[in-house]
Amino acid sequence: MQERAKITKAKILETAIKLFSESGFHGTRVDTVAAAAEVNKQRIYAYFRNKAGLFEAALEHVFEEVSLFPSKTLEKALRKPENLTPMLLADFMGLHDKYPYFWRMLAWANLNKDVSIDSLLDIISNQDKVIEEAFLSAQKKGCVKKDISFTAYLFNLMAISFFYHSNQKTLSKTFSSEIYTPAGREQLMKQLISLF
Amino acid sequence: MQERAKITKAKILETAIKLFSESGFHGTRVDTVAAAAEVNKQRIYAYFRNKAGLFEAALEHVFEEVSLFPSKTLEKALRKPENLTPMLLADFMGLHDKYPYFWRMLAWANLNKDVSIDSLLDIISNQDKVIEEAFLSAQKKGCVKKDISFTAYLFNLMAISFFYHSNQKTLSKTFSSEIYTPAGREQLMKQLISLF
Amino acid sequence: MQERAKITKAKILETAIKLFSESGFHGTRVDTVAAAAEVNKQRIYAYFRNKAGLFEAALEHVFEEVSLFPSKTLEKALRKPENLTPMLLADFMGLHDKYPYFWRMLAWANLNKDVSIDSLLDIISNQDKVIEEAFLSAQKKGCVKKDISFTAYLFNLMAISFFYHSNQKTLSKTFSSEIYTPAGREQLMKQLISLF
Amino acid sequence: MQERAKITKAKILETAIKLFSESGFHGTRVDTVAAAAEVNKQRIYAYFRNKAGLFEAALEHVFEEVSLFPSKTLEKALRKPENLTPMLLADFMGLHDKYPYFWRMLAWANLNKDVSIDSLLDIISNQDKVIEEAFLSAQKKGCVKKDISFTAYLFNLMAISFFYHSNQKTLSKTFSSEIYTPAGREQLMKQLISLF
DNA sequence: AATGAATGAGCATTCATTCAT
DNA sequence: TATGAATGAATGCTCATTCAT
Repeated sequence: MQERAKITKAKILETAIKLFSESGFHGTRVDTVAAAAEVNKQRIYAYFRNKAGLFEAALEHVFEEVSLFPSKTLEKALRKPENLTPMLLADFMGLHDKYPYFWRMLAWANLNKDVSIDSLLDIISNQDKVIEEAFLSAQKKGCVKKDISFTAYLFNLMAISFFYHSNQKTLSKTFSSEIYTPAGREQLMKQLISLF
Repeated sequence: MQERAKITKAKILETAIKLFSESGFHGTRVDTVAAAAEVNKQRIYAYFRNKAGLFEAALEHVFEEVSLFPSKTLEKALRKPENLTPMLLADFMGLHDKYPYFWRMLAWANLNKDVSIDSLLDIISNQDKVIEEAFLSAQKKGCVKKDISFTAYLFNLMAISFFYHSNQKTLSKTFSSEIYTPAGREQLMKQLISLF
Repeated sequence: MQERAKITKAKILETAIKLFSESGFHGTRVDTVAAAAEVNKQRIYAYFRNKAGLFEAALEHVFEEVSLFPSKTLEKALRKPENLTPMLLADFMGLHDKYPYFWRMLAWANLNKDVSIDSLLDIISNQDKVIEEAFLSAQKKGCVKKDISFTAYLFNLMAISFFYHSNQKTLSKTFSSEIYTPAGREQLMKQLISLF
Repeated sequence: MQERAKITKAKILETAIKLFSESGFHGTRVDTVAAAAEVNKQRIYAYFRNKAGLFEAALEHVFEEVSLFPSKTLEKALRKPENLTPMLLADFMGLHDKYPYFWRMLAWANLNKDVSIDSLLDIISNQDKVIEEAFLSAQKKGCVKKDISFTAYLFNLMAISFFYHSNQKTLSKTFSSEIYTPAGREQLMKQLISLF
């Protein structure tokens, strides 16, 4: 593939991620992607076969980017194990703050029955092992409750950050709008951290 | 409104909930709803104004039904406060099990920027007060950690059950498929309950 | 037909004339007529058979009303024959001013190939004879040019008033907007009258 | 725009003029235009945005064509000023005979409140100045009545030819069918010419 | 006589995708 | 590689008309 083609492809992908994450598969038009990427529509079909292919590529790309999310957190946590939970939670929350494409694409993918996620299999799992080590070390040192497994631990942290972001619209109206103020959010997090 | 009309409207609404929750707003066709409900398409527009109106009505209906979700849990919890957390979590999890329309509609509504949720404002909030009483009582009796607020408590329980269900597709592949076996699920819940 | 029915029918007809003259046959909806007349749609079909029947009835009614347009003009003209032309032209212009339904329905009917106007045959023609008498009398007295027939005379007066009203939108933009000011209009009419 | 596209666009426009002038805006279907032009429906939207845009383009095109209507009349009239009126009237009448789209589109545009005619502003007006010169010259030479302005003069000629054509359907039935025979028409015109 | 409910064909418009250059 | 032109199957929505009470 030529250099020019790579640039075109990258532009398409970037735009697709933005638009798909905003409006989902059915809410996004191929024409819109082409126009927003300032690319001829036909290029999309040349590089990604069809709309579904483009979505899949966008999904994969987002997962890959998240995998690379720099968690220096862990290094620090190994030195200060008592800070593992707050650091990890802050990390997850921050990921969703800075990279909202992720949870949105995740949510769309989970909802859409036509979307296959087979290609995502290996992307995430690797990273978890590093976190697990840190967790076990911290637990051994008494910085995390003893009777909880790593799975449950991570599950809850992920649940908190995902739920917080993905349900903002309804939660802020039906549950409590306070938790979406900076102060309210901090307090909520503190209390949740104290559980572990 | 005549009896016949009521039946027609109800048929439409029921079908709309099913289809919208499955495929979302943009993934669902008005024709499909009409056909599945065995109703003339025009009736949808007569009763719900347009597709958006139908979606909103479906969303509202789902929220109302969930509001009515029978939680005898609470009565029992008042007598056995040490069981509040497991009972409540089981309740939430069970709600999502039995009534998957709810979290799906919730998720679609949160993702779709065009969907207005103003009509949901009052529906949910009432019920929370009853739960709060039970929570405070249990906390006083030492059955729940002291340094956690009701908001954080409820938030976490809701996050757990929502995340568990809404991310099944991706979680089971990238995280841990065990937690979706009956045994794995029970163990996960036990450990999470132990946090509070 | 009962009294109530007559009222209903009259309400429908009145509304139909208003709406058809505004928007034409294809631009007017049966539902709109029913709603504006505050009448059940089915009544329209009961009294006028269908949309085409309603239009025809509206057309006829308008023609009948115009036929009845009070032209005391003529009586006066018989006494002051030198005023026949200004009076007649003022009459025609005034008719269109006060009763715009007429020229609009006339225009729609002329444009629409589906509209039959057979029923209008006898409505208008009678009145012309009275005017003709006045014309001949005035011509004999030298108040109107000798070398013009009644047909041409009347044709021109009708053409002037119809064209003035029916092409206001385009004329005022492409030809001269002055002629639609009160002063401009008066001057135009004076000059045209002087032709005869 | 490619050659192919130009042809397609021209085919659409031509067909649109024919159909819109026949049946008006609301009486013409986009599908019908596409079918009659033997063109894919989508092309209409690609080139004219929507139905209203197509109508506007058709209107504009008709006005432009009429603007170009060859009036060698004027050259002749400058040499034989006594013939200005008959030549001009014959010109106008002939225009409507040969190009009936014009008065029909004009009539539809005037009736339909939704149709914008802003784009017509400059098209027509230029030509009038040439006619005005000829008129003034003829008037100076005593070939046209002295006490009539150019505006009134032109207005009346236009009114005659427009009214004659646009109300044929009703006039021939309610007024006088004779004037639509060749002989009757000629006589009518002669008499009207004699007015000026 | 009057009305709310229902219908099916139709309507303007858009979509994902392919063709031709 | 890149692009404008073209397509046919939808897609949300409306219409004139009829049914049932």
